[in-house]
Amino acid sequence: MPELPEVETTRRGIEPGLRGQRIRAVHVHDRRLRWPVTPGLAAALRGQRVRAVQRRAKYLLLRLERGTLILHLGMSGNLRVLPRASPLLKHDHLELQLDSGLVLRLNDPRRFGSCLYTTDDPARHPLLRDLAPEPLEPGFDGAYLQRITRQRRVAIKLLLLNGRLVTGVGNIYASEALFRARIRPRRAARSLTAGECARLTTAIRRVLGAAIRVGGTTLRDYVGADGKAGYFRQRLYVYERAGLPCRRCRTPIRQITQGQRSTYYCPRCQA
DNA sequence: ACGCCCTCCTGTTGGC
DNA sequence: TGCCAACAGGAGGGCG
Repeated sequence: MPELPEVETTRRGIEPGLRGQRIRAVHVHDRRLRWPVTPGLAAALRGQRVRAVQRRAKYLLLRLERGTLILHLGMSGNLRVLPRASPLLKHDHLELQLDSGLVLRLNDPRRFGSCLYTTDDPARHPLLRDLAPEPLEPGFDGAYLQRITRQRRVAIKLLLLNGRLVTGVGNIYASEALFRARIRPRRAARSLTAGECARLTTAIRRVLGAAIRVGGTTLRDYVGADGKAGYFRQRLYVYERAGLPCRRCRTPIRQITQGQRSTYYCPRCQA
């Protein structure tokens, strides 16, 4: 579900309720996430204050006094800050109870999400250590994309989903960025010109930024920390628009499969 | 190293 | 209405 804009929206939504708060208790209702939640988690977190809520790629980092809680929402996860008395929903797998009387709840039907605790530098954690640069930070530009694509025969759309090369972009924004950059998703990565690399990095930055500004994209079940849907969906040019007229040229949008996942593009706008 | 395929899991949708 | 297959915002891991 959540790509960078949805994770960032979640971060902004939970931060006010978390920062500075002390964790009074941790309740784990179901340990079976992507990696089993360790039995010692509750004891490790109890009593610690939340110093900051950060994001790295699609991971959320709760910086505590003595360590970091690393959260990932997988395909179907969301985090909400609620009054403690709010009824527990199906698939609410864990919650942090705060001194304020509010709780942070993780709901994740598919359980592809994760919740890990480390007392080391989280940037050196095995799951974070090899991630590509942040796409909204200065290092992510045409020169970077050109450098990582030179020897790669993989389709550019699939390369955008490889978190060691590009982070934050998932299945929706990969198609959307390629449309905005006017590049066919099946093009071999190494065939992109310098100009196309520049266009594509710009398109990625713009589409992610625009999505963040409106709270992300809600297709089915994504909600931000306040329970509200994101409304970038109405600004999508191609994703889930197979057969519908291109919003730019009216040519029907095509849907293809790459790496067992759907890709959408306009056969006329994207050369 | 790279590229491809499979997997984890539940819920929804569409065809028959 | 029921049944069943296909598919869904991710990404680690294993294979050749």
